Amino acid sequence: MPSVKAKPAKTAEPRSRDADRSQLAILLAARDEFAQHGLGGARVDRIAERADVNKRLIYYYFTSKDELFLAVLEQAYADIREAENQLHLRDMPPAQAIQRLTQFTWEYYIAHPEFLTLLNSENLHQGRHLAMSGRVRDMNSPLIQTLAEILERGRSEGLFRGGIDPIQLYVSIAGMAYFYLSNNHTLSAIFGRDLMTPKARHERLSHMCDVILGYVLRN
Amino acid sequence: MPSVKAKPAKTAEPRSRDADRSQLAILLAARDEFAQHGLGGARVDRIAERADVNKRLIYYYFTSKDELFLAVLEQAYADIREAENQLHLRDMPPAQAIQRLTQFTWEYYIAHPEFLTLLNSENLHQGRHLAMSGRVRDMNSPLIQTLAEILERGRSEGLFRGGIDPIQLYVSIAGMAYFYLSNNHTLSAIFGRDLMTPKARHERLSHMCDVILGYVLRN
Amino acid sequence: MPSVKAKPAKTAEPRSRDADRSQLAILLAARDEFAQHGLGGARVDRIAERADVNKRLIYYYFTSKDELFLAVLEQAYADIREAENQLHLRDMPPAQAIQRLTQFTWEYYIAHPEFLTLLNSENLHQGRHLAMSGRVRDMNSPLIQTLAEILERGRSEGLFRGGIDPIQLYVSIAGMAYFYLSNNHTLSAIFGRDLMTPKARHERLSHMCDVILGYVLRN
Amino acid sequence: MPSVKAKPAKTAEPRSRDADRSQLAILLAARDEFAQHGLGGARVDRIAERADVNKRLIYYYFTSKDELFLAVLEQAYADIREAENQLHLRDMPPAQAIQRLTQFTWEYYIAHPEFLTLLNSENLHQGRHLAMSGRVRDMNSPLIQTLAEILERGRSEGLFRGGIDPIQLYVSIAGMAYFYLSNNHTLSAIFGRDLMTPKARHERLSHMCDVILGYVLRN
DNA sequence: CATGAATGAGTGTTCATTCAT
DNA sequence: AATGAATGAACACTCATTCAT
Repeated sequence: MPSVKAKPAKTAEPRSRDADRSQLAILLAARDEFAQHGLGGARVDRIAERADVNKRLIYYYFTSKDELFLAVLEQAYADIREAENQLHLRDMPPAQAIQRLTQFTWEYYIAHPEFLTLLNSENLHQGRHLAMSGRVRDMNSPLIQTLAEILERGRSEGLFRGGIDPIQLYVSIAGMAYFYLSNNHTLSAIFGRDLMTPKARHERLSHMCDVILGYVLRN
Repeated sequence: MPSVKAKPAKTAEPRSRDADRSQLAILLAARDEFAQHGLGGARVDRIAERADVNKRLIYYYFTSKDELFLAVLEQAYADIREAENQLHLRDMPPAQAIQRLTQFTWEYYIAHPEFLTLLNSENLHQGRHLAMSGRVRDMNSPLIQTLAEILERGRSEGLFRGGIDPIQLYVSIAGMAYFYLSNNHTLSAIFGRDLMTPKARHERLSHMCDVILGYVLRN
Repeated sequence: MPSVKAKPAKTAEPRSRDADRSQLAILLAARDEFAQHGLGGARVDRIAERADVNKRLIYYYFTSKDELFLAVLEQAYADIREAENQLHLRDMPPAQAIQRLTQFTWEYYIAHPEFLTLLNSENLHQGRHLAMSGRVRDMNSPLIQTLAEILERGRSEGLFRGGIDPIQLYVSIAGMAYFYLSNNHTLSAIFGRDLMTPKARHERLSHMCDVILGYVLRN
Repeated sequence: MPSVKAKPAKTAEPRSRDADRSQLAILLAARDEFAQHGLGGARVDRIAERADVNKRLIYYYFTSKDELFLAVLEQAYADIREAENQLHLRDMPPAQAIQRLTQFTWEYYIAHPEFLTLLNSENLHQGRHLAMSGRVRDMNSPLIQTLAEILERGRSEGLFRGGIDPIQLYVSIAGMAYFYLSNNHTLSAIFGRDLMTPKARHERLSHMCDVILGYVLRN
């Protein structure tokens, strides 16, 4: 069975002469650093340390901190899209599909907290990195198309109410999850209650499903 | 021998009005700067410029950048609480109160975009400023109490479903507004559609009310 | 007897709380550093060291390396103009005035080798600093005007030939001195002869006077 | 089976013509880069780009930036010497030879502005590259010898004044041209007059000839 | 109450150069 | 003969903060 990698599988590779590996290490380290400190608070030095590469190499491959941030952002979008594609919502009954999407969104955000802070950073900077991205169009989530189809199916089956904008619905699902998780610290402080206990998390998901289905379902 | 200082030597004043004026100017300037650039990206120099005061004065009154940030944060919470108190939701029929709250949240966030970014910054820093605040407890929104009463009233009148957690509901309302507005730039880029036109804003509020009332109302 | 300085003559001044002194120290240190290494080769760190001030202070007063260079350049021009003004060429007989100017130019360049390298740097950068200077116009050497008058006087007295452009003449005098001194190293290497011995210097000045007077004088 | 390589497989060639080509490309690119930015401001990366070769190749052939600069410098001297040799001043009447030399110097500097900046750079660095050159001696311009002969011929014919040092004369001719051209930017700024118009250039050459011949010729 | 002067520790970025093939 | 990957030392410039009055 042949290796998938294009690179010849040399025995005993020199530890650090691997362009792909270096690039990936930088990307992952940068993702974590940007997620933890935001774009402004992230330190290129720290990224180099995390990735265990020479700082200069970051510039060799990514030109600047901003371009590195963009690369991280694009990767983050590529990742969530990939995960969405694995859901196969089209193969489910409409109500189940909506519930599955809600659950997925919730769980993906929990598993990938960096996604939330990366988006926050990009929005703080008014989306100027994404605006310069050649790959933004590819990010146009096909999920919206899928969601539209599910809503239409639900409606024609008499289950769902009509006139639901899939984008509005998607933003609502995401928003309910996002706000709770992204603002967890301030909310916990103000309400004086830990929002991240397993129980609290379970209740949140449950609530979200109730709200979304309560809205979508006829009656 | 009279004082050389230009400032009028008022006889009995609670220790200079200039002090208050400078302090307020700094606070407002800081709010804008932090909102625009985040905590990490904000520059003390720029705040001094915006407030038209000597940079040293900022330290004189607020000790450090972090304490200034906290002061801004506390002010932001005080402001929204003040606004919430003006709503008099208790005086309305339950369904109307819920709708009014939804609308208020939406409109307040639009009128005070700085509130969103300030919260984002604080959460990026894991709520550590709020944690040091002596006034957090005061921020425990009485709105939750009010909301609980409204929900109970609606339930006892047979209008609302039972078992609704007011905190969950509040977070959902806020989240649907917050996410749309705070992530406006990335969402607009990805969906290729301007989410901030008057029409789009109107539709969003309408959708939010539908979702929330669809959930709250029995049937 | 009152102090000329505007600043009150405090006894026991704190060693380093003197804005003027710091600024001047920076300017002098920068002049030497730029002269020695050129604009590109000059190091801000080294300037700070030479001036014995904190590096940050350089930016505090001069904003950037380029603006500092401009300040140095402007000072250099101000200095030579000041020296030219002391010559009182107008009070001399024409031939003597020309000779005096030649000698002055020669000696000023020798005493101020930094002037030559500063000009070389500025010209390497195509005069872009001077182009941004608000004070360029003030640098329009009144010497040219004086020279024109001297030439006219000499001509009307029947001593000088007519039709001499004072700018051309000035550039020739300066050029003969400048090239010899500025390119001293390459010339010495190529001709295999030290051009900077007292004797060689004396001969050069003598030659220059011969050439210039040989040209200017009728016959 | 023929070689795939585009390069013709010459049988007996002194080890590849590509090598020479790359070396020359580097040399020319370096000359332009050094001329434009000076030694300190020149970038090895940019030279590689200009020459369209891998940066590493520059080190392969020239060892270091400084040695490359020296190579460029030596080439520049070789070039001007070659051009001087084409003048055949010896075959002309003395006065014409002097005039021809003046004109040649002027025109060569205009056609080769890089020569001026290269020399400036080398002198800024106190001639330390040339000092290390094994070929400096070859640069000892035979022109000086020629010039001496011309001056002697002119003197013995009763045309020229005696006692003229050919080196002094050469430096004066070169200096009058060099200063005008090399310092063109600062001079233009200060005199507020474009020194590089065709008319201005013509006048300069004319003036130079007047000065030099006015000096050299008896009377 | 207010401020101009000053600073140590960093900040993203650059540069000539070397490594390994 | 040629090259993509990698690096240490710098570099211009910045920042929150303190000094001294």
